[in-house]
Amino acid sequence: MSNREIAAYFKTLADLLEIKGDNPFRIRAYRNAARTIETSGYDFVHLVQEGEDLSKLPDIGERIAQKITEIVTTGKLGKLEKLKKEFPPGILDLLRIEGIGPKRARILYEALGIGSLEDLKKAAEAGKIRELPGFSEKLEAKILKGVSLYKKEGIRFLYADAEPRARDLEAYLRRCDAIDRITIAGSFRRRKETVGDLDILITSDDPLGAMDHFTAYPVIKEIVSKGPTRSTVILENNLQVDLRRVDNRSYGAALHYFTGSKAHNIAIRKMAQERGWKVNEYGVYDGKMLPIAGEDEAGIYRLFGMEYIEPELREDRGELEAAREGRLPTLVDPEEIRGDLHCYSDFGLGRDSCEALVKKALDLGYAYLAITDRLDHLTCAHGRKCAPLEEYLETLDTLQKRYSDLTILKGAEVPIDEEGRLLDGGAELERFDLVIASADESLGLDREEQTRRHLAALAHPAVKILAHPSGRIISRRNAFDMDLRRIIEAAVEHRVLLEIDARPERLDLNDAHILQAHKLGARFALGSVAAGADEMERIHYGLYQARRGWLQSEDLANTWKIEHLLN
DNA sequence: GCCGTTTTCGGCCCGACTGTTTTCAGTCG
Repeated sequence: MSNREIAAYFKTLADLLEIKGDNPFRIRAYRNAARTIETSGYDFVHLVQEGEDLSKLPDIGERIAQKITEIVTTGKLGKLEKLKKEFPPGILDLLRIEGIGPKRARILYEALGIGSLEDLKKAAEAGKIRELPGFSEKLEAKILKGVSLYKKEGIRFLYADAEPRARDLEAYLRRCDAIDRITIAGSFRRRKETVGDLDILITSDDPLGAMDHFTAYPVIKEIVSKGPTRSTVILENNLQVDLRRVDNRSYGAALHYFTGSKAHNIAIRKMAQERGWKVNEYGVYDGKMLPIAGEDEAGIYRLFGMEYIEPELREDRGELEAAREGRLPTLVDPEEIRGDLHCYSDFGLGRDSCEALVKKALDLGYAYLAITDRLDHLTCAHGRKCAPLEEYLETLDTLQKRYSDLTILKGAEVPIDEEGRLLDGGAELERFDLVIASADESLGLDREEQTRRHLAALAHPAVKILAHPSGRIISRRNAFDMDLRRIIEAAVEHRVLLEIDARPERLDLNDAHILQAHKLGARFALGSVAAGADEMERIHYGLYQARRGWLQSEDLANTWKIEHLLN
């Protein structure tokens, strides 16, 4: 069971209790706990099995700790089962409709017995909804529209997919005379692996002109709301964009506020509260509501006696304490990358020749490059007719002689079988400078088998990197069901680097796992896993996640000098 | 239901937009 699945119990519990009209603070407590479970990076199944005291974690107390244990050991939560019986199962879908929150969902259910989107559509079409208290003809029409636009759960965009849209819109806004400063804030600025919407901050002396320009952006599908301070639109690809306008004197506060994360902001506001101050998007105010900070972001942190916190760290995962104590990491910088440690040539899955990859590496200013075609593609494994292994190694040797400015590491990615053996196809692994073990198949193994398989592979003396360790593909495939903590510990013991696979749909390990693995003493290796020279540049997506995982250059093998790396 | 550098009780982040119940609740971020 994944952390996300455990967290879902608490989210559902919170939603249902909210419809029921339960104590809002208890509801918030469940949501806070869900966030901790999802973002802390601890493996909660592992914690429960080891009998760890969960209530030490933030926002998890005695009662929620018990509930987590119940979920992990029985797969059920009694309180939730009971609550579910009080409502039709489809009622939670109503909350996903724009304009319907818990209060209106409850009214719809109690007055008209509406318990699904189907019911909702029929009632709206029959004109029954406009009669209800708190509803109107206009809202009824909005709801009907909302049903047809029903968004499936949690549509989020891969960072890499949102990036070009964001840059295009930013360029469009820059062409407007009424707009002065522009920053794309939100999870985009924090470089989160997926972004739910874009939050764009501007300054302007002509707010209406600025908003008019914004809502005239050609690829807008719908204008959700429009005001002098905030406007919201939906683009044709369903990406939501919020534009916020503030005065220059509030820019820092607004930037901080709209960069988030929500949890980070709440933590800051609580700190303000303790001092009798108040924080909002316009500034920090003292007890007399006089502004004491807000023009620039760093000034806000300074006011609280903290170092500046990089956006990637703002998740309330300990960064505020670290900033107060002056022990924030110096995050690894793109300039520090000296090489790529995972890519494919046309000997295997790649499109480009080894030489094309070498030239690209030189273009990128690298000192080394590991070309790591899959060994089963280089040998006769899987009934392939050719065995280009010798040619592969010779090619790399020849290239090395021709390009002396770049150290070429002769690499191989070797699949792990169900028992944890390396499928080396009979090749001698000593002939390679770098062996990457990867578990791509056998997703169906149970937790113990999957864990054992990985532990066996990590114990193999030739293995230096464990590829995409969790195995997840964002919004397509869950992580392996395995005890990741034990695997991390084994990697530390055997001095195996944990990969950060930079493919935008992988980003594996993810930020939370990186953070936890780092605490356990792990070291990491970035790989673009490029199948062509053009894809080598995407290594920066992996670097962003490394930064979100608090990594410094010493933690990331790609920043090491070649002598250190080889050692 | 969580939490505590006064507190084990009594708090719990803050504001914009919408629609209209013409003074604010509901929703949303």
